[in-house]
Amino acid sequence: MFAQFKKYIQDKIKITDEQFDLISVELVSKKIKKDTLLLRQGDVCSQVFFVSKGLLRAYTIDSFDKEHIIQFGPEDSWVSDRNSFYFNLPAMFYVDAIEDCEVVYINKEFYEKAEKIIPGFNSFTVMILHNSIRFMQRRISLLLGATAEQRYLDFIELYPNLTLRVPQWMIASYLGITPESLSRVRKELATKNFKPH
Amino acid sequence: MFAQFKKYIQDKIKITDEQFDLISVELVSKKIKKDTLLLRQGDVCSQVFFVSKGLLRAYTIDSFDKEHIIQFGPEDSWVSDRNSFYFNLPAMFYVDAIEDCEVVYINKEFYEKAEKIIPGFNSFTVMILHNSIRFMQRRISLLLGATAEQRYLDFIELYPNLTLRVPQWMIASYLGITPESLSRVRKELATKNFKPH
DNA sequence: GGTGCGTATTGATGTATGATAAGAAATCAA
DNA sequence: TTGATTTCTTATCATACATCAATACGCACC
Repeated sequence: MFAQFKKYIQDKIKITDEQFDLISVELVSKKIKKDTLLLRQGDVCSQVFFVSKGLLRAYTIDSFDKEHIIQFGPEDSWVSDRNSFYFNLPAMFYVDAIEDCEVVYINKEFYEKAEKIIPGFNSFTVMILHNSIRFMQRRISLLLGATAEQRYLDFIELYPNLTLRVPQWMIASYLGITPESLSRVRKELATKNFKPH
Repeated sequence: MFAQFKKYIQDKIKITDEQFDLISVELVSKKIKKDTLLLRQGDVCSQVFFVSKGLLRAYTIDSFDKEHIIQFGPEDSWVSDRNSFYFNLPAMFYVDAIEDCEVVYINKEFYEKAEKIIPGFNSFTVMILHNSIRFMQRRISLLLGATAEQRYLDFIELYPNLTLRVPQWMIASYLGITPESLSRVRKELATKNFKPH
């Protein structure tokens, strides 16, 4: 049930099977149908999602009712509004499923228990947070300084397999441009003889 | 020497004076002249900077040689390329001083020692990281979905006192627009009878 | 096989912001 | 105080991307 999660975590930190059994009591794994909403903007986000199968997305809706995708969450990734989760504040994001998923719901009790039982678990958390920071740093840099084309190329590099799994209008939303613009960027690249694969 | 830093940290976490003395051995406080470079893009960032006085900035330079300000660091704030610091990777950012500063240089040994000596210090680190994530989340949302004017208003709200301390071209750089555009935005707002203070 | 609905493309046109340039204002240095 | 340098404003023109609209494509569903 938590096989994928267990594998992921044991790959990064030393945890015995017994320790894992102890903390996994707090975990819930759910099968999520495509299009299911897991978190609503304004609600307090009371768990972190680990995607063991499928694809989640986190997005905002702005004052013009437009969606903006903050993050894609394919297999082995973490999705959450961490600010909301940690500080118990209203979430800025929606989270829903782009594909049928298997998602591990991780609550605060899990973290507390894990920190008690497993030496160095806190360091693991710190590492995960730094990973998240890395992605956000890069995103901000690109949004400030790169053209739509550069951002698209970066996206392909970062998520090579997602370009096939995700509809283009969502990629456009992630890049901060319209689907029409993305279509033009792709056409441009095609004439330059660029091949994504 | 570390009075400001000590005050800041004791305000957030229980640390005795004795404990602080023990860990402060690893700290260095420096007076930094305006315009001094503290971190260069491409170098590995080997410390986190705590600003006890003055104002730092972190910025990138893009492929067109343009600067983009990632973060302002006024008193009581943390400035670093955390990705570089944590993973020992080349830094994406430059960091320099906008004003004469007093800066506490915090290295990895400090963190290691503090984690050993002070129970819960790791939680403090996690809190600081979440703060950083909050700012970045907000930044990304705004860059994706808000107009230059909206972003400027948000900036004023977030850093009310910085609007006076920082030259406008830097604010423009932070917002991701040109100084000329910011000038226009301000003119627009003035006609709408908006007053920053 | 048709009918619909979401998705992608393409074209015409609009707009926010960028680029360039010049002058005014502020700041700094001698 | 004066001159030099930086910063801010204003104007004109350029451009990347948005908007709107039409069409084509794909795929599910009856």
